[in-house]
Parts: sequence; structure tokens; C-alpha cells
Amino acid sequence: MRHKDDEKAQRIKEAVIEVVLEEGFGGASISKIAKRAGVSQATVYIYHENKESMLRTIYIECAEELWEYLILATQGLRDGGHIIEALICGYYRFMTEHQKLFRFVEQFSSCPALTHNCSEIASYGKMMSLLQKWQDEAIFKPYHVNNIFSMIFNPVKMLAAEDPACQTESDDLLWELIHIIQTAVLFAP
Amino acid sequence: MRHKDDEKAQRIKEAVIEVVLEEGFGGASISKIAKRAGVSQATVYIYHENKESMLRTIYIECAEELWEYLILATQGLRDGGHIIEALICGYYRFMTEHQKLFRFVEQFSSCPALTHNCSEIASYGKMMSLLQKWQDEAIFKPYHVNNIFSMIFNPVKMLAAEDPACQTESDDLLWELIHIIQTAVLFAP
Amino acid sequence: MRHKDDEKAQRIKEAVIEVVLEEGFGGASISKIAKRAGVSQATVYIYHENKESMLRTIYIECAEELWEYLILATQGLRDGGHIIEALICGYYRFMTEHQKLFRFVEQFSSCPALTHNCSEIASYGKMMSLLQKWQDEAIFKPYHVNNIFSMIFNPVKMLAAEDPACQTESDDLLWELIHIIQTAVLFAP
Amino acid sequence: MRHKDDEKAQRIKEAVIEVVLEEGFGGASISKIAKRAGVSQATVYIYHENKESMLRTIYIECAEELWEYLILATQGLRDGGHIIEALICGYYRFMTEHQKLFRFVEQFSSCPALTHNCSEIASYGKMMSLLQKWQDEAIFKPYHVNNIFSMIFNPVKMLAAEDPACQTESDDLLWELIHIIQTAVLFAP
DNA sequence: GATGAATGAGAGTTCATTCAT
DNA sequence: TATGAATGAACTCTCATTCAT
Repeated sequence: MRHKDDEKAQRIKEAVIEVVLEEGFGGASISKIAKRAGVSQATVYIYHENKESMLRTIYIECAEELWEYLILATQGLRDGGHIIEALICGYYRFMTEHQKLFRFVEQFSSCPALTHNCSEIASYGKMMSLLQKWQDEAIFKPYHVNNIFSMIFNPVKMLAAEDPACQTESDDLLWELIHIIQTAVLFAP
Repeated sequence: MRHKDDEKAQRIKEAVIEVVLEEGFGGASISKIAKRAGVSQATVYIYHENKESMLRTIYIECAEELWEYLILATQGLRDGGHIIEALICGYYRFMTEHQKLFRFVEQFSSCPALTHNCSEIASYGKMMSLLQKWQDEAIFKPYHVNNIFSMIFNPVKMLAAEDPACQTESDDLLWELIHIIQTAVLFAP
Repeated sequence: MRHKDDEKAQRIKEAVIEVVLEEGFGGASISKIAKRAGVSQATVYIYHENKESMLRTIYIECAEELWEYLILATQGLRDGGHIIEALICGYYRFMTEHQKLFRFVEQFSSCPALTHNCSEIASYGKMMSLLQKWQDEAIFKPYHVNNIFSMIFNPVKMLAAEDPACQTESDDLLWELIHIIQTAVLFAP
Repeated sequence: MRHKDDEKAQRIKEAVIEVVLEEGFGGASISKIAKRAGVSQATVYIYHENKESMLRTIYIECAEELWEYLILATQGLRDGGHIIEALICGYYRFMTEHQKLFRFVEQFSSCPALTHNCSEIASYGKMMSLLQKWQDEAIFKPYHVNNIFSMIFNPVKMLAAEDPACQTESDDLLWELIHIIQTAVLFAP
């Protein structure tokens, strides 16, 4: 299961994401994935033990990528306003710049039948610890960290669904949202 | 495709929801659904034209149920604080009381391959209009209605994922959340 | 199994013929036939014991119709030339005027799996006897009656396949064919 | 859909022909065909895209075989009497020596629902050209080539239906038929 | 006489997976 | 490492047929 050709592994990963998004988990067959990746079906089994583990592996990689991106985006920041701006903007930027990847993660994580043994996303845990740390430092109001998390990351998701044509309007919504969350979660200056 | 036996239709609907939640959309086969509903596979096709339209029909029914429930919960309310409380509490109550149904809707709506022609949920539109009306009446702060919507309904979803054992903790989180949103979206009293 | 509504029986018969011609025997399902006839599937079983016997019954009716038509067309004729003209012309006329019915018979009779117990077409036997009688009367050359039969009825079939647009050309072919067969089967005048 | 094992392809072809003859097109299921060929159902789909194209492909192969056989049988002949003898005898011999194959072609070609896009039989066209050539050389009487074709090939078909027990009687009929057609289509010597 | 509802059986097709090459 | 060929199991869906109304 160790591989020579990392480019082939990458092609398979992209194929999985694209096919899942286009056809749903039901329609994402090894045959379609292999065709899209330009390899034979048997080759897929050189890089992955079976279909389930393939999906899980790729999901975890994608989720890690998302949270690591956000952790990086806040590195060194100490001001609450900047932190929230960095998180929401970063989340939004990731969403738009890696649309497929992001949607794949969303779709996967909302399916209990798939997620039920995928709590192992390291950088998600790291992000939770960061939030906790910032709260310990009294950067946020003294709310439960879960609620802080929800307030920061859930509302912005809706912008992913928007018509990507109206870029300007999306930007307006985004900055308004940042302002709302800042006011809600931070102490007045 | 016309029916007499509404109880059979109901059994099929429940079976669909349960099987989808247990096995995901990929694993939800007609055979499993029929077995769970206690009818023959062929009978499923008396009540639904095909699998895709079956899933869509049931999804729309469930989504309508959710939003109608919330519309009812706010009927007659005129105070911003009460409205937000009713919406968030109602959402939470619906989530816990109709857990399967709710999770089915969530899972379905995060799958683009399925949703792509399901924008036809009437009472979702009605809810948006209500939000707009309240905002026209200056009950909410003058934010975009989309952001209002996101703030109210997205954070509370996270509570659905919580361990349902700690009822008390969930309640704490809920009331804190209501308070946060009220402060964020309403004018100070 | 005796019926009131002969018009319904007729509608079913026509539906069978049309559906078989359009979809082949493989695609001719009771459901399609019933829909085309404007009755319920169950009603078909009031008029026919089962699918196989339905097809056989209708086939025999159609075949009888064809041969009876030809027997009538030669009634009273005593001259060889006229007889052959009447048979070939009659066959051709039947073919074009009852195209569906004729093609149904052709298709059915070339399928051994269906015909294997349908040798019971009375007027086909009568036609063979007529040919035998005419030969006994030395109207035809002293060939085997089977060959006489083949010569008269098989070549003309090909005209059924022709482009029905070129009516004139078909007519030309027909009259030439009649002439050929007359010369081949009759004594020179 | 590319193959290595031509013997397997051949086994499938034979299975198709046999099952179609025994059960008709309606009864010829992939499952029966696969069982008869000694392969799994899925294997059939390695050699053929789907059932319809499988039947069509095999039909065309068989029809080509028939007409090529007859073209070969007349190669080098220049005398009208010999040509007609070769064609009718050849047709009859092919019919008896490749009975299954022949009946399969007959049954298939009389089913409009199947044939509707199978006019692509190359050697059938070649045979028509040959007939035309012979007629241009004044070997046949100046009849339409379609009628010549009908006269030569249609009557002999009937012998395929005869009880194959009476070999002697069949031979009698055959030679008589050849004589009839020769007289009809050729100039008197 | 007529039908809507129901179903077991089976249709064609695709699945995830294996293995010899 | 990579793959074409192979397959048992499972898929969605339709079949011919029955029966209570």
C-alpha cells in the first residue's frame, strides 16, 4: 500500500471529490472514480484498502486542510476583532477557493452513516483548544466555547450557497456578518 | 400511483427516513426500505414513481413540516425577544422531538446531487417573508435578512450533534445561545 | 370469461397488435397493452386467460382473417391466370390495407417459441386444399403443391418491406411479379 | 468491453442464438444466456454493451455469414442455370447446416422493433449488386432486380419449415423448385 | 364486469472486489 | 506498479398475475 506515484494518488483524490459532488455518495462508484482519474479500477485498490476507507481517508485529509488553514490564519493575532475577522474571512476564502473540497467535507460530515468513526480530526481539536485559550485570556465574552464556535463558523456557511455571480453582494454580507459576530462575542471597546 | 392505504404510505416514509439515517443515501436501497416498511419492493413503486422522486417527495414533506412548525410557533408574537426565543427554542424542540426527521432533512439538503431541483419548499419562503416583515417593522437591527436568518438558525444546529445524555448542559447552551442572538440582532431595550 | 363488451375486446386486440409491432414480443407487457386499450390490467384477464393464450388467440384470429380474405377473392374463378392474379393481388392488398395486422401475423409466425402449437389455422388448411383442387384440375403445372404455394405467396411478401412512398413503383413490381408467377406456374396459353 | 478470450465470446454468441430460438426474444434473458454460456451475468457485459446491442451485433454477424457464404458459392460461375442452382442450393444447404443460425436471422429480421436500425449488412448489399451485374449481362430476363431476388430466395425458405425427417421428399421439392425458378427467370436455352 | 392495490419472481444492469499477468 | 478480465451480490425497476371491492 505504499506508493510510487503520488501524482496518481492525487488524481484519485480529486476524482473522488468531484464524483461525490456530482452524483452523491450513492452514485460515486469505483468505476466512475477510476474513469475520471484515468486509472483502472484495480489501481484504486493499490492506493486504498477499500471504498469506505478511501472515502474516510480523503475526508480526513480535507478536513485537516480546512482547519489547518484557519489555524495558520490566526497565528500571532492577539486582538479579538482581528481574530474573528481572520477566522470568518479565512473560512469564507477557503470555501470559495477550494469549493469542491469544502462541499465534500460538508456533505460527508452531515452523513452520520459515514462519520460515525471519524472524530479523529486533529486540527479540529487544535482549533477548539485555541478558542478555549482565547477565552481563558478573556478575549471573548464568557460564553460556552461551543456557542462561540457555533457563532463564528455556522452563519458564514450560508454564504457558500449563494449565487456566486453577485460577488459584491456576498462581500457586503460577509463584512456585515463579521461585524455582527464581533459585537456579539467581544466586549465593547 | 394513486393510493388508498395512507397508513402504508406513512410506513414507507418512516422506513425511508430510518434507513437513510442508518445507512446513508448510498446504502438506502429499495429492498431495505421495503423490508423495514413491511411491504414488497413492488409496492413501493405504487406509492412512488422511482427512488429519486421518492426521496425528493419525502424530503420536501419533512422540510415543510419543520418550517410550518416554526411559523406556527411565532404566530401572534410581536416582541423581538419573544420571536427569537420562539424560533430558536422551536427549532431546538423540533430537532429533539423529531430527531430522525430533522437529521434526514439536514443530510438531504447538504447533498447537492439530490437538492438540485428542490428549491420548491413553500414554507421556507414564508419564513423568509416573515423575517423580512419583522425587519420592515424595525423589530430587528437593520441587517441583511440573510444574515439574520443565518444567525438565528445555524448556530443552534450544533446542539443537535451534542451527546443527548447531558440534557441539563444542552439546556444551558440553548439559553445562552438565545441570549447571545437576542443581543446581537435586537436593539438594546 | 364470456363478455358483455365486445368493443372492449376489440380495443384490447388492437392494442396487442400495435404494442407488439412497436416494441416486439419482449416489450409487449400487459401493462402497456392495458394502457393503450384504455382498460385496467385486471380487465385484460377477464377477456383472456393469460398472456400466452391471449397472443395465440389473437394470432389465430388474424391469420384466419388473412386466408379467408384470399379464399373469398378467388371464389368462382376458374381461369389459372385470374386465380393467380386474384391471390397475389389479394395478398398485396391485404398487406397494405391491414398493414399492422399482417405484420403481426408475420412476426408471430416466424417465432418458433410462439407458434409451436398453433397449427390450427383452419382457413390456411382450406387454402391448401383449394390449391390442391386446382392442381388436380390441371390448372397449374404438375408441381408439388408446396412449391406452388411458395411461388405464389412468398415473393410478394418482399413488397411489404418497400418504401410505401413510391406507390407507382410498387405497382410496377407487383404486376411484373404476377406475370412471372403466371408464366412459371401455368401452362402456356 | 475489449476482450482477450475469443472462445468466451463465441460461447456467448452460441448461447444467445440457442436461447432465442428456444424461448423467443421475450424469453431470452441475460440470466439464461449467461447460464447456457457458462459465464456469469456480469461477464456478458464485458463483451457487450447491453442486451439490445448484443442481439444486434450477433444478428449482423450471422446475416453477414449467410450472404458471404452465398457470394462464395457463385464465384466464377457465368451460366445462369448454374448460378441459380448455386444460390438456391447454397441457401438450402446453409439453412440445413446452420439451422440455428439461420432461424435466428429469420426471426430477428421479421421483428421490426429490433431491425429498425440494422440495414447495415454489407454482404447483403454485395449480393444485390451481383444480381444487378448478372442482369446487366443479360443472364436473367429483364425483370426488376427486387423481383429476381424474391423469386430466388423467398420460396426456398419454406423448406426450412418442413419436417426434416423426410430428407428425400425435401430434396425432391428442392430440385423441382430450382427448375421452376430457372424456367421463370432465365431465357429458354 | 371492472378495477386499484398488491406481490413474488425475475428482468437488465452495475457494484465492490479479486487475481493472473 | 498497473491492469483487463472476471464474478457474486446487489441494485432499481417491471413483469404477469391475483383478489377484495
